Amino acid sequence: MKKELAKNYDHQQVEDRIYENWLQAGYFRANVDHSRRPYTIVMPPPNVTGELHMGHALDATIQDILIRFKRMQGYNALWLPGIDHASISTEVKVVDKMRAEEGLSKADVGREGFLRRAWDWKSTYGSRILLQIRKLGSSCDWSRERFTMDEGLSLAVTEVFVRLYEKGLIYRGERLINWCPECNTTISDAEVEHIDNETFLYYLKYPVNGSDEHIHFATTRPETCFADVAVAVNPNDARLAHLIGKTATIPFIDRVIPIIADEHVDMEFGVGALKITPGHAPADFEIAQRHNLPIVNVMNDDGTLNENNAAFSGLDRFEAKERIVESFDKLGLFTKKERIVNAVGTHERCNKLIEPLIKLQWFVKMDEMAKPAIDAYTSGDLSIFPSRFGKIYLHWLENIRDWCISRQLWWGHRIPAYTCRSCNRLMVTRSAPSACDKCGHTALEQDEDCLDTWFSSALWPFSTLGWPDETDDLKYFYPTNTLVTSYDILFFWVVRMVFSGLEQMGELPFKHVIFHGLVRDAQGRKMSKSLGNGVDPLGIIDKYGADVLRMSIIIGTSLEQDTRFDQKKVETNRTFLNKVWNAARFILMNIEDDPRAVDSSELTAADKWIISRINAVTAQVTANLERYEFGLALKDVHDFIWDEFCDWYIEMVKPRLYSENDITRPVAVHTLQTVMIQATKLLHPFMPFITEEVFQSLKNNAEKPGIMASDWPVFTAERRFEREEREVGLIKDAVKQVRALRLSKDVAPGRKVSIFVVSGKADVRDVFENGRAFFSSLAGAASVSVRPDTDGIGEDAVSAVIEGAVIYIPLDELVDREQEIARLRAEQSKLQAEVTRVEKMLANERFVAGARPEVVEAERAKRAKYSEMLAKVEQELARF
RNA sequence: GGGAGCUUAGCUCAGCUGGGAGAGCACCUGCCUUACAAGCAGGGGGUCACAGGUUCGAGCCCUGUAGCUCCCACCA
Repeated sequence: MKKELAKNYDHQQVEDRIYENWLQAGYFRANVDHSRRPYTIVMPPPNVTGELHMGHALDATIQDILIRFKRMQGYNALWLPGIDHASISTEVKVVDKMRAEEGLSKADVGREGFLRRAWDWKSTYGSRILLQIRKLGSSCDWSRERFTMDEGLSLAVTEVFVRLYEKGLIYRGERLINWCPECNTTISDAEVEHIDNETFLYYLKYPVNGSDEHIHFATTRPETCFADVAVAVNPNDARLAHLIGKTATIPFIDRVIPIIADEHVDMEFGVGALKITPGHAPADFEIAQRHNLPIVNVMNDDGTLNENNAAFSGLDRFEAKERIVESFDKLGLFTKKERIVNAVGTHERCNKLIEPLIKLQWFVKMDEMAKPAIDAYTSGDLSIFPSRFGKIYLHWLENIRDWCISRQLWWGHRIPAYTCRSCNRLMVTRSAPSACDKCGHTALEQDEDCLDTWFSSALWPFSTLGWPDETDDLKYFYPTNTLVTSYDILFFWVVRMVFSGLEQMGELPFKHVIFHGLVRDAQGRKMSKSLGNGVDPLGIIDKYGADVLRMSIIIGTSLEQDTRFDQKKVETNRTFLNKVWNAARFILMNIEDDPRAVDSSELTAADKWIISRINAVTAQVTANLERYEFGLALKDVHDFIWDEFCDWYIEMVKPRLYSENDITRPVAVHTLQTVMIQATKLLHPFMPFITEEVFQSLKNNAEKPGIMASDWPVFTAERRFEREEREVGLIKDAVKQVRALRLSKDVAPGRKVSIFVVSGKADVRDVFENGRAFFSSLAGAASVSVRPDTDGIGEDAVSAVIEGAVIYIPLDELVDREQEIARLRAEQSKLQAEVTRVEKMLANERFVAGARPEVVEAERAKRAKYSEMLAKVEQELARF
């Protein structure tokens, strides 16, 4: 029974069915098997609150390409999926929902009530995005799905916290932290986004004690004046040197503060004096430490001024700014204000201004842990693609500061620290202690705070494999091979996984890091909710299929650049699916019910040519995948299938297929089938669904039951046929020349012409004799005469020169002498230019001596070829 | 303030270790040729941002300039 395919490929009735089959067959599962080498990728866990967007689609597609490629190469490939609890994002969403639906706040429901609602949220939305990722065709091992707040992973978090605390790498201390008054929590430096802010620079002054003078200074933050503990000037500043050592008084609160000297002060800026506000500015904090100055806090957590602000207490920070300046002005202590643009810190999540505040928080000490992470990269153990991100990685680590990990949130891993109510002893333990280990008191209080989400994500490559238990999975699959992610979480995640893996496992979490760019809209803008320019991957999948989506974000792109996503590209790319589909359909139509066995000795030149080509393309695709050049690899397969296989090979074999008696028909069908299957395998990592469907219809019994179980094709020297590549290349040249001639002469496409191939070379004549059938068909010839001379070819023939031969087409009335001469002249000058160029190069001794031998040889071959062709063209010219 | 990337056809972008400028889209011409009109055949179109340099030879390497984009940053 002959199989048949529908005329058009319909992804709708293919993709879900195939995915289900794969799941059933267990192709995605990876289990410890010491007879095979593992290849592991852990999926960057999407947020539990997330919806699939183009960034995820690109991320997952690249990972799936790698996993499928490696799986076919015989690796025991594990792609481990999971979800991140996304502490702050989720908490905010749950809070919003609670307020909207129940009219309740966190305070109303309390910690437990809140967490119950958050877990409900998680169970509702938790796996939604992973279900969406399945629609892409992602071949993850779903039996291993993990969540960062799973019991096991939480255990890992506590274990790491305790270990680091015991080693002194986690500490609690009062430091200046970034406070988000909007989200009511501290955030890490990495979460602060600096943006340019247009504001005013205010010129204020404090009276200097024991003199009539004032000390002027410029500030953008008058609202923190009552937190000032000094005014600093540059020690080299002659204008102000006489004030150093004196004191000034802050009005309204009458605090006496010293005027100090510090190199940090920029003499050029403002009036060359800087108010020192260690409680509210990082730079000032450091200066204050250098000079042993006290710290004053004037702000509440909600951004209002606290009781240290005399009459201004209780005002919001923005209102206070204006009011304080007005009051200074009334005292004659305000001179002017001018417009200025300066960088301010905002919270990257809510975009609100962050407030530097002094708070008692938990920190990870970074200097010691950064070193091994730096070494891992500089020693070459860790490779980063594209390489320029390596420099960014290094720079960040070399300038890293301690990581503030405590958050004033409830959704997350609670800090395993307990304080004795009686003696205030602080204990950090794996499980809640029943009594104080110092005074024995049993009234203990656990720290209220949660850990930064990234603290648990940092452990992802090993916590998901069972750590802290020494599981077989962990021993076998760790370290993972490749991490694929977007460059915008280099600092948040990648760096932290590296130092965490090195610290806890003593081994890098992965060997290669691949950063891909952002997916932008057709105009190159970042896709964002506020712009409303996001493209929904699910919509694209629904309309065009996952294969087309995958293709559209991979082809013609490289890791180096952000990529633009244009719907028009999708429309174009779907035609490729149709091409693949129809090629398969064509082959199926020609497969005999009961084909006879064919022998490789039956292969014609055309067959050997296409076999040689797929062989070469196999090597190319493999090499490009291995260097993470996904766009090039896909282009390789795409071009092979469309240009070489469909446009040339299929057309070449048609005469053999259509003639029942052609003894080379079976070998043509066999070649069509095997080459197409091989191309399908090469295409599979990129476009898994259609390739499986095509494979299923084309495969014979020698093939594995599914393409996913198939072996990745390999290049072999035996299937390289250089001579046939040359020969078929020659015929292709002739065909192109004839087609161009026909069109330029307005020969009706249906009209068959007589073609003469004239060559004095017996081997060239042999090539055309052997390829006569397909040459004739491709060129639209009524007859092809291959001969050593021009005898019998009339004056009325147009001609074209190819390497080693001249093609003549007698066209009677269509031949225009003038036109022919013009055409040949153009050809002549083109060839002449080439010959001149090559001869000049070869005449240059330094080129012949200096260039690589194969390059020189290639130029010599060109000289011979073009000279010969030039002579022929001139000979043709002489005819007219 | 420091650093990175980009600038190639009208548009979007490839171009591997330096060796005769490419693709897709768009445009023009001709074709409903029995796998595919979501197709086939043919064609036009580029001082590879600019200026120097290295080299027998530069889109590719070096230096500088300009424009655009991004990252980092304790300029108050």
